[in-house]
Amino acid sequence: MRLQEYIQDNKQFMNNLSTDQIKDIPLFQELDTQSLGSILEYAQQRSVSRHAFYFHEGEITTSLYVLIQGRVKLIQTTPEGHQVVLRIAVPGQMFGGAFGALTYPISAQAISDSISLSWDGKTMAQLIKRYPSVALNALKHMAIQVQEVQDRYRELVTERVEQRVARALVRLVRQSGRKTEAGILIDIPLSRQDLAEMTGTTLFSVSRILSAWEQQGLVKTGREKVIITAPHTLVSLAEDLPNMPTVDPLAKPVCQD
Amino acid sequence: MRLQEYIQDNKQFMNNLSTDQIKDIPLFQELDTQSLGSILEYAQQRSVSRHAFYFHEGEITTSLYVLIQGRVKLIQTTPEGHQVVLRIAVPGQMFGGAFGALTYPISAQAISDSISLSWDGKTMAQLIKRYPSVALNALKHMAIQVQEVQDRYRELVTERVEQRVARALVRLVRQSGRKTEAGILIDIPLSRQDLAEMTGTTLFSVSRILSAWEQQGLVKTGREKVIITAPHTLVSLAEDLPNMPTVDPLAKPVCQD
DNA sequence: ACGGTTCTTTGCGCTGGCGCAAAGAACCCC
DNA sequence: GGGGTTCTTTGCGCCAGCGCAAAGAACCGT
Repeated sequence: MRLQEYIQDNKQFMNNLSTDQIKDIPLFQELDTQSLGSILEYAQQRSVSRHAFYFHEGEITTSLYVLIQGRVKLIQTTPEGHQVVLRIAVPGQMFGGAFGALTYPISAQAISDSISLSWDGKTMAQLIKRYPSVALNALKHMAIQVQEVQDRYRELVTERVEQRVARALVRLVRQSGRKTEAGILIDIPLSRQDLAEMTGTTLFSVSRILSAWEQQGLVKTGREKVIITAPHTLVSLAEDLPNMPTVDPLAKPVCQD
Repeated sequence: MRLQEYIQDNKQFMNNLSTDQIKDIPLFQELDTQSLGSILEYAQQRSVSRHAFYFHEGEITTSLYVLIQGRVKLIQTTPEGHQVVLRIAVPGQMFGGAFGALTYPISAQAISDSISLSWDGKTMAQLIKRYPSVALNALKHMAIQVQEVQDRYRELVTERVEQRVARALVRLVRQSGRKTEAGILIDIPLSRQDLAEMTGTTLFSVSRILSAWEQQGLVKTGREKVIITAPHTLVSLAEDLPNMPTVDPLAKPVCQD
């Protein structure tokens, strides 16, 4: 199979990449193996280790990245130093080079040691012209991005802090959850501060909420670690469902906590 | 000129459209007149009058729209009925048919009588394949969308209500401001409720803030009407500058259409 | 083991802005 | 012009969540 050959032929370059990792990238769906191989020839590989940055907000845009391994935190920082986490990219997702933007509107920081492929803007524009599927895939990705940010915007306006933290945890479980005997572990280093920046609140509020949940037996927490022991209940907190599904749903006052 | 001919030939169909309106649409930049004409042949025209909807959140996605005339409010509604305004589209912008999404993630309501062109998803996908410039333009547009909603997300987290209202007004001035002798009028019907939904607060808070500003002589307000009399000061409120600078660095384009 | 660093918890005080109610003002349509 | 509707203002009470401080806990390098 040609793709595999390509990757093997470029071992010194694509050393950590597997065929499957490449083939499953959403941006490259609907492409035949040959086209994919051709696109990969233009790719640069870049490894960024934990805490280091791919780029900073305001720097001149150079590249579009596709994350292959690890986790990358996409953040904005206010002049006063307040940080806001916009999303956490997982393997397969693209980030960076917002098409046409002169400077990066956000910063990208590796949460864990990471590997990405990248293409500079000009190259990517040509690839898009040559392979229209790439354009459609990119558009689909962007549409999902817009929708997700919009959803989080709405949550910020309409939901309480506790609910937003629950939602953030549920998302993280879906993205980076790993089953352990103690419960579902969120498999990235995750401080209270991080959770606060993801939910638009403060470290203190998150700490209080997690403490309360721990007392209720919903989670087990540690330093930069969260294990969800009652995912079901957490989801109903996130969705603001009537708390206990065991009792009769009759005459249940909605807003009470 | 061919485009003009086309529009004239299709008068019954493109009755309200001028050549310039079409040529300036960002989605169709970099296209030669012939291609543009060809794309327009596939377009449907749709008029939606004030308060009516193009589509509702959750409906099956059918079309991608490009607004030609009027203003369209893009909103989300929570199960409890709380509304959130995500953005207000102005002529030239696209909305709707998020590429690949099965259902509309938002609702689109005309603020004033409006006209749009539309293409169904399949047609648009084909056009994108045939005219790669369209893909790049669409990507650029989506990138801007992501960035703008991210910015507003950050504002929501880091800024006070007053500052956010100031920002919203500044944006509206840029988008829909019209010079009058009383000051810069925001040329769309704009209730306190609308402003609240645009800034993630309540009608009451907006009312109080506008009242205070009116006393300070920054604005003049009326029923669903805001006139900015001291744009300079409003900008410094929006940017949270210590005090109003003495120079006039604004010089922002006040568009009228 | 030790000292320093980073992360977390918890108590306490406080306030920005929400929620509601009720009245007032502008508008619309018979 | 009158009656209804919609939009706006304003007073008052109140509390979710912030801010800070200070102490505790986990981790790290040497």
